[in-house]
Amino acid sequence: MRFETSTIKDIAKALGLSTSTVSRALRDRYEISEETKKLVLAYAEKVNYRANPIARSLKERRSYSIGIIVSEIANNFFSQVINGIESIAYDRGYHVIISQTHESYKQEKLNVEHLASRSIDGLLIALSSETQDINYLRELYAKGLPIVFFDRVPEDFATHKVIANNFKGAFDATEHLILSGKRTVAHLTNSENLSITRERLKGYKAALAKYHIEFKPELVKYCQHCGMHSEELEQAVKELLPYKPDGIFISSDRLTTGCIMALKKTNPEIAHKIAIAGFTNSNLVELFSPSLTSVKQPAFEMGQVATELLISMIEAKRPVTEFETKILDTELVRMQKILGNRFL
Amino acid sequence: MRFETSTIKDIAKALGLSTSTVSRALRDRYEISEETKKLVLAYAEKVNYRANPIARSLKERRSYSIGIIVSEIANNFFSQVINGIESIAYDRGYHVIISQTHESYKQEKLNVEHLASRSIDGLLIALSSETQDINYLRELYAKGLPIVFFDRVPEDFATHKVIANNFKGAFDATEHLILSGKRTVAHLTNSENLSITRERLKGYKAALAKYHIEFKPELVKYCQHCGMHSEELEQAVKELLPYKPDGIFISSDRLTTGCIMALKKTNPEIAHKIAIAGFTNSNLVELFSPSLTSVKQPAFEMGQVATELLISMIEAKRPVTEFETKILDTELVRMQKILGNRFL
DNA sequence: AAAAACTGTGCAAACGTTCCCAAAAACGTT
DNA sequence: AACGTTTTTGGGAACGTTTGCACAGTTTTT
Repeated sequence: MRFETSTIKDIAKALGLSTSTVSRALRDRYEISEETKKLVLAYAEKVNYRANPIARSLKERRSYSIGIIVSEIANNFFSQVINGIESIAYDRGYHVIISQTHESYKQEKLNVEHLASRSIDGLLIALSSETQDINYLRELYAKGLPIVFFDRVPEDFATHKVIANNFKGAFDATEHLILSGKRTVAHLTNSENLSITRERLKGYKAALAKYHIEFKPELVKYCQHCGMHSEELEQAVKELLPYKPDGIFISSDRLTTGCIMALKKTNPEIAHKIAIAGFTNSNLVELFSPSLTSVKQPAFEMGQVATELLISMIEAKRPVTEFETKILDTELVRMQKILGNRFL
Repeated sequence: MRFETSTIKDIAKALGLSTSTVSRALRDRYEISEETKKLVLAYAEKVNYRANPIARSLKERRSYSIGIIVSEIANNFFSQVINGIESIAYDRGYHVIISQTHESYKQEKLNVEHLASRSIDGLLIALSSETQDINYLRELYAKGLPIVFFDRVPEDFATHKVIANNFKGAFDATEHLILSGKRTVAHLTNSENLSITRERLKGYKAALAKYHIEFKPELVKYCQHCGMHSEELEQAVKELLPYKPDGIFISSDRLTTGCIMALKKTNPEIAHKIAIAGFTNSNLVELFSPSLTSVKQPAFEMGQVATELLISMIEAKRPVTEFETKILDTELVRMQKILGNRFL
């Protein structure tokens, strides 16, 4: 059961021209008479000709497709990034292939290699929380695959990167908690492997320092699985409670929602007494109970910027050697501004 | 800047064989001596040979890719369906290309045609709420493109379909509201174009009938944009309130969350007095305030089943003429079971 | 009026596969 | 040793494009 369309050959035959002439007319390049061009275009329109992208790809040795690696599409931050990526990619004639790691290094490597073997023209990637060894990416990069990192980026990889201002976002959230009177502000965060974890920790520390609050390591809990394993998260929350935090700054989308759930499940009586400020791009945050202050990342824009950088690398005539790290500002959405808190 | 790999030709040259022999050894088909095969495989392994999928696609006239059309990936129901699709597709050697309609017919048509021109081997689609004319799909189908519908399906299109038991889900949710003492149960739903809207309305009516409650058309409100336009949704909620509903059965994920938001925004004083039961696959439902009873669809499984059906069509030797409509059961997750309601 | 330059077109190769067909090699039978 | 049969291999076309090169026809230059 196959699906047939007309080809350049069919058009050439029907019009008594050569395939090269037809190709030229269609691509609108090289010298060709206005007349023939019109003739060809009219006929192509009539038979609803669609160039076969596979043949084109084979000839041009590129696929006009971009690979995307994220941990989870069922995560608002990443789905917004993907929307940003698509908005640029489709305009520029690329389509995207999305792969999920579910925070597994093994899965990430498998997916990247699968995409590379599918001859993608470039890769946009946010590393999984497990990832420590990125040599497989270096190899692909060395072979000529353009790569742009976003959100979770490695430190020592010379290519374009796009991140949020994690330091400032963390600082703002922590400061907000302090300014609303909290003195024991804990920090719940992701795997130490991740760049975002380190940067956000710095922001947290800086805010404490500004208000002369001592930094206590025992108030910082890491979740290796980024909230994918609820037991791990519950354990972390449980370990935090004996220190009686009155505020928690949480470092990621999934941890933020997961932590509120864990609190409600294990310690409902204190859940609404602890103020929470966390990174999250969930658009449902207004419905949450207990409510929280959220740090929103410019996810859509991050996707756009990363895609523009990637396409510039793909289409560069000569190897790119100057790389940028773009840092986008986060936005603090304060609890007070969120509707519905009167219910608490 | 291009990215090079070894080809069958390189292997043939290096080993002093012909490309046909190498191809045969690699594909493990046709007669070939054990010895040569081993030799070729060992060498291929050594140089890390990866068949060029584009060349293969051109030759075999298929791309090993499946197109997916959904309204929004930032919707838990759809992202779970996509996970189900991927779980099967990757196992069977296909990759997937995801497109979003954002509930626009124009966008849907554009995306489908773009995918078709990218030579996908088959299409999995949940129609947009605006879609009324599916002739463009009929044309593609007639040309030989296998199509399987899921969730939002057309009535008069002879192909495989996979849906949830919308009637029963709606019945259960409405019955639940009635059994918890509600007597004025309104119904907030999607565009009338959608199959799911009609089926869920029937379930709602059946539950009312069972308990001898009169059906009142004014208690049913349709949202053409499925909650994508918050003004429309707010307007619908506003129009419902004068009838003093004590319960609302809501027909979709986005409407459910949107309605709670609208209630909290416009009528906070009554928001928590109205019981809500709605279709939603959000995993954050436990955090919501006011809380709600939810009808969960087996989204992951729906994706799996749809993909299996699609691949069976793609790989069928002869045109398929017997079609199935698979109906999967929903699950009612009652408010009482949800943690955290003690906060209300 | 011849030479030079330009314009429009066609031929054919190439991209990396798969697979039909034929040729060659290996083996068995008389 | 000659033949037939089977197994293994190679040649080459095809998938649908793009594009360098050559060539014919036209226009411009000298």
